[in-house]
Amino acid sequence: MAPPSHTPATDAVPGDAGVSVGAEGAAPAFSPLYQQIKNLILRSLQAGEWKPGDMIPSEFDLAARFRVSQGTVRKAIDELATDNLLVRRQGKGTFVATHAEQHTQYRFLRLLPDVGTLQEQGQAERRIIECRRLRAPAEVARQLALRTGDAVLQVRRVLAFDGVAAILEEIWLPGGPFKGLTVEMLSGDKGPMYALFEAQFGVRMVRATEKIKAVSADGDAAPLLGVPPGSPLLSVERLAFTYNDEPMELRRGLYRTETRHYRNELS
Amino acid sequence: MAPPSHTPATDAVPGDAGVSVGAEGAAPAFSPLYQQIKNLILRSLQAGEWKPGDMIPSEFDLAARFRVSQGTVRKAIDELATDNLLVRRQGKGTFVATHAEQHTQYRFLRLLPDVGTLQEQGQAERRIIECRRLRAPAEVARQLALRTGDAVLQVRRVLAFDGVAAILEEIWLPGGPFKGLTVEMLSGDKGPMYALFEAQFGVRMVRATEKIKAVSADGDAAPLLGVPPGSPLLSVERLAFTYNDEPMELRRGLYRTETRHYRNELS
DNA sequence: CAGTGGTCTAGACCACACT
DNA sequence: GTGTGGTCTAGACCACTGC
Repeated sequence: MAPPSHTPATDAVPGDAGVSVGAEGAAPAFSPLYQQIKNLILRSLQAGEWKPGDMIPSEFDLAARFRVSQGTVRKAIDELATDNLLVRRQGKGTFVATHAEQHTQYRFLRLLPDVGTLQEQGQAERRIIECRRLRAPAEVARQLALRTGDAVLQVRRVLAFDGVAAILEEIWLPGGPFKGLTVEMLSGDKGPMYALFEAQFGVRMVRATEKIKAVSADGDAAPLLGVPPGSPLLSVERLAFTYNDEPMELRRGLYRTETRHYRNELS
Repeated sequence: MAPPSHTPATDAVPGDAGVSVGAEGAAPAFSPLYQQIKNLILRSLQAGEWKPGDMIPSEFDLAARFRVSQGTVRKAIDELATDNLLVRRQGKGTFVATHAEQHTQYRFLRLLPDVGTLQEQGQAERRIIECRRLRAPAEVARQLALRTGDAVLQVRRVLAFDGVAAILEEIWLPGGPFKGLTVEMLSGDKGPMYALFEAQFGVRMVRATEKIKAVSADGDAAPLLGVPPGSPLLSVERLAFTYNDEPMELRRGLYRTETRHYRNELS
């Protein structure tokens, strides 16, 4: 077959138009073929060629389309699967990951009960406290890669388990991608918030970073969480990203941890 | 070459003695060849055939030894490398991971300064408060998979950055594997504690789980950390495991988070 | 049965490090 | 140059799913 110094064919241009292997003058910028394929697939995902839940073409089809071997496509898909962007199902196909059927109810929530086997402590009850459109404060704008004063949405809500408030959250979303989000959509919805984002706004959260601190409940939070002012709370500031590391959500949570804990796996 | 329904040769027995593919009567228990190879390599690591920092045999050598193809060995090593048990270095070889040269000073510590680029806030100063041998309390025994009353070591210490106390830790170690650990070894040592464990006791920590809560500083912790009683602190309970998911260390830490935060990456 | 992902092989060549 | 890991290929066969 073709020698390794090779250019994957894009769909439109079967000849050779894609990124090349070690071509540019200055930087050698060698990038393995499977990486280039991974990027091509990623671009199709971003462009919406395959929507969440869809089956993507088989490895052989993609190999033919990109004019590489099946093994190379396989390695590209392998990485996308470990990044949780694709899901392989033996005998069926490879699918675009989705929050909808991904019944790990809360994608990024790491709060678990100290005792009791499952998160099956009943569904969390959600109470929206506030949902408004405003201009981004400087710090929020910085983290969401906006300019200070750009339109943002702010949602505040309380999550309760078994009738006991456990989490107070303040969520900031960029106004552009989430134009049209209303309090009705949030309160009427029964699934995870990220499933709503995906279905209604085409925004899929891919990864997130969190900064965790211990703080004291202030006069605002204490009554909402039903704890005395000064009680220790876990402050969790989460920045969630969509494809291409674009920040898309800033979430500031206060967690009660008397009977729950934040679980983390290190390796 | 040989057909896929195949048995990897162990070193000692070139014929066929290892785990077989789908042999046992009841459970089909199909396990891919590369998984079996992975387990064989893992066994060699546990047995100490290759010590931390050593180079292991080349992929071709291992392929010959196990009578499989180089690609199969490669896939086994790939997984061990992503588990941080092995480290590949192109052009040089594959090495057993070690804490010694692994200059990420603190293997599992996720506490970072809020401002300031690096963890280069100067070396942490360590002050041992206590180091004693005692009988395991029930809860400690349970987590370390010992029996209540078994011998354990308890170490309490304070970590300070730039002269300011930041972390109060209580460390529990099983008495057996850590027989001979003295306060002199801990205080005289300048490297990470896990490097000491590895060098002196042959105990390598492979992964860990953490349970995080927000708590109030009590009368014991407050003066040691230099904060008023009742101040919010991050409580981090870490259980660290060696090969084979054997628990080997229980660490209960209290972190000050006024100017630092616990960082986590979610995906 | 056909179609999909999953495993395994054998051999080629590239990139990197040491000597 | 030699030896190592890294990439890529082509083809075989296995395991699972659903028609």
